[in-house]
Amino acid sequence: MSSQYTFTGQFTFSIDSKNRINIPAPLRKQFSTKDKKTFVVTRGIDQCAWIYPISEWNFIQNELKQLSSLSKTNRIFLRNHLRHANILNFDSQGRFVLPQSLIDYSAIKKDVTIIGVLNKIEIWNPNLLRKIDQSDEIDDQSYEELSERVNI
Amino acid sequence: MSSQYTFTGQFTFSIDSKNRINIPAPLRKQFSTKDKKTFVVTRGIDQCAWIYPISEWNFIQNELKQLSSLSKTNRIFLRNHLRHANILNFDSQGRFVLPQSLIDYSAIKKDVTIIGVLNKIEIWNPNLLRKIDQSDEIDDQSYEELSERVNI
DNA sequence: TAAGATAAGTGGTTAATAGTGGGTTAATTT
DNA sequence: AAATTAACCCACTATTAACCACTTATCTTA
Repeated sequence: MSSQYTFTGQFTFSIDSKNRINIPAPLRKQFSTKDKKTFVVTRGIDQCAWIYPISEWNFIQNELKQLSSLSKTNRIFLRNHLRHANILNFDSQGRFVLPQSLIDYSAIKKDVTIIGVLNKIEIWNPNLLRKIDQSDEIDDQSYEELSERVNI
Repeated sequence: MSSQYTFTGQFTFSIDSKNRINIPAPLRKQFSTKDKKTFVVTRGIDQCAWIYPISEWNFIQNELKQLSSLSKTNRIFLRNHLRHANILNFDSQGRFVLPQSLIDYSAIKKDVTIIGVLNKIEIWNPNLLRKIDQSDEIDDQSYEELSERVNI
């Protein structure tokens, strides 16, 4: 079953002295009544933070629950993906405080770029995103492979 | 049936002169009314201590009962996993005393890192966890295998 | 198009909670 | 009975989360 969320767009906001970040209204409005104000922030695979609405996260979690901790690979994988996951709520203004560990990981200073990527939201240091933008080209071969799976 | 528990996140606390450790509030809040304040601490497979809410532990115990003691592997496995299991309660402040044998096994000194891993909580010596973090890389082959089972 | 109204983004203050330390009594153990 | 351990209580401090307030932007409607 695919996600109900379709986050898109890019926004540049600032993080305040109390490490609070505002979720852009167009993204915030998508949060379903079920998910209300609850979501999970965690490490992205790239150098950014990922935000999943709680129902999206629960879906991922159910898959992780199938993995037995008797396997070493599973243990490492589970540990490293779960320990950076923080369950949070945003306040009455629509903000949340980004945990210090994720600020460090994402090298966030004063400004943040917030982008919607379908079922998740990414929080970036604007400079890092710009750098990635230039270096992370997709080669022709990879585009060919993608073309067999996605029709746009 | 899968677990009701979804422990996540990482916290750094200290162990006091009476060997008491505080369970972080976000994790403690998840304990169901059924489990109240009762849980099991035991040896982790890695060099840490594992905490299971009592209902989780009972579930695991039922699985262990399926293993025949005619198999040598089973005998060793059962013995090592059961003899270090302590049934404990946390006090009115939400703390518990970590048994000396587990302090030794986990090489815990002053500080502890507590992490949520779905149905269990892990207690680590912060330095050991950091070391594991760097050395326990998951190789590409294992990632490929995981990707067929988990979609994140 | 101008003015009012509504919503969005930002900043700070206060009140509640969480983490830590220690002491006292009750329960076990030897 | 003494000693050790476990449960309970009280207290201090720092952090966090809830609350209030202001400014800027966007939308609506005359």
